[in-house]
Amino acid sequence: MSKGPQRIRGTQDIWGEAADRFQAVVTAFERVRRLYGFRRVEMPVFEATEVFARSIGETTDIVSKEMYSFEDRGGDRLTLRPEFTAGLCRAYLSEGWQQLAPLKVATHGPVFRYERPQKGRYRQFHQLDAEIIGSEEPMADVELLVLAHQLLDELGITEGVTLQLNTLGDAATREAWRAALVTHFEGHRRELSDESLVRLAKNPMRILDSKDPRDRPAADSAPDIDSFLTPDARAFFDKVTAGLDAAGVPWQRNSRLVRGLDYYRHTAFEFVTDRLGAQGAVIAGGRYDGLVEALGGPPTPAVGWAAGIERLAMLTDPTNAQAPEIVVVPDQPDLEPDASRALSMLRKAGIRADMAFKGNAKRRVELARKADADAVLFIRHEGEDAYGPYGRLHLMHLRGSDEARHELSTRVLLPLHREFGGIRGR
RNA sequence: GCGAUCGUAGCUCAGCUGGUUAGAGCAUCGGUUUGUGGUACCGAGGGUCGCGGGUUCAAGUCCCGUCGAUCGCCCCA
Repeated sequence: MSKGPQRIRGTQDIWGEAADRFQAVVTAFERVRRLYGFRRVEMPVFEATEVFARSIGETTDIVSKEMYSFEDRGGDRLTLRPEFTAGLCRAYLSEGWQQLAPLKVATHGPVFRYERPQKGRYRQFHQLDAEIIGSEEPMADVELLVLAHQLLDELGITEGVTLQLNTLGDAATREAWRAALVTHFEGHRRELSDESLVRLAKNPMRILDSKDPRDRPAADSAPDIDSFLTPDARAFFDKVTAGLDAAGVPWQRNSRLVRGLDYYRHTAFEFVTDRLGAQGAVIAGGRYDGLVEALGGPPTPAVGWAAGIERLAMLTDPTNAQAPEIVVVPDQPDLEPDASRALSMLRKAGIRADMAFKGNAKRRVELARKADADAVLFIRHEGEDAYGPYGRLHLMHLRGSDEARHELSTRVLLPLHREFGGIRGR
């Protein structure tokens, strides 16, 4: 073990292929959000603690234990963003974005949560985020879900990922359902786990998605929200599902899918996989009509989702590493400047080319093979051998079909032949 | 906050029931050999066996603590 500074718990140094996958996720997201007309926004990494505390609820464990909060030199209480939504709502209010409603925005970047790391869960991780603020229409929910589905499709990971959908109803629905759940679980007190007894007092809906097998009978027999839905809430959910069907997005009703916080209304959804250990959700979101109000703004309907970039990246196939097409090797040390010149010309011509910083020709060829290059371009002095005189370039192909080799030779020769003459390869 | 498992060279790991100077592969560096050339050969550097106690004639190996990692629980914005 080397001493010296170590990586902070829950942070990651993303490198090489994993970094390529990460970037592929971001690139796909940027492409798709443009297709759907979501404006790009860049948000601060920290906000006044109040922004998150008020939106999430002052008393919850989240605020008291799971945020990176600190006091700056001026004595202000600040918090590293644990999500994008609250900050976006703050900007919606403080920057006059209300005039832009309905506002479709997308962003991505690091977020911070002070939690125990486990598979697919870090203290600094990265999210994609898409929100529609200021629309109460179910079509807004549909648009976000279709966007999410197209993103997964473009990443090639719709296989094994299912959209689970539920409704939490409007305020009246939610109230009635919650009361019915409390009554139900009170009647099954002695079957519940200790943890669920705590949930019963603090957050009874959470018993529904408990993983503890002891809770399942009571949770599975609990009343569904459906019989409590007001006509409006029912109509809203029907429009969402009809919109998904029309767009060809497959979904599954999960009547046990709930949200921890009170500001959620109507639509709740998660795109879920079983390939990421205990952390199954890759995209999660819903309608949060109560949030802007909690921040002190006017009642404002809004819906959105966030996705973990690392988790999505873990599901994608390895991207082909961009191995160099050409590795340039000077045959003799005095040819180094010529090799540098050729290298630069190849790169300007758009060819992925590389060259070792040092080493003899043999060593460099070994490195070229390890780098999985398509071909090695030797730079040498003019000379003559048993086959006759030869020029300054020699291209040695390491892979590829005859056609591919020929095509590469042509592309390499084009930018070089004026200065270096022709290629004689074998 | 809780639990399980793990912690030996830069990386991946061997080290049997505790027994002499702690090993391999890869990587790094040096050299040999070879026809413009792949995986060949020789050699070198690099480890207070996470850290701290304890048991023992003797601990990488057993016990306790501590720190860290992984996975899970809680929580999940």
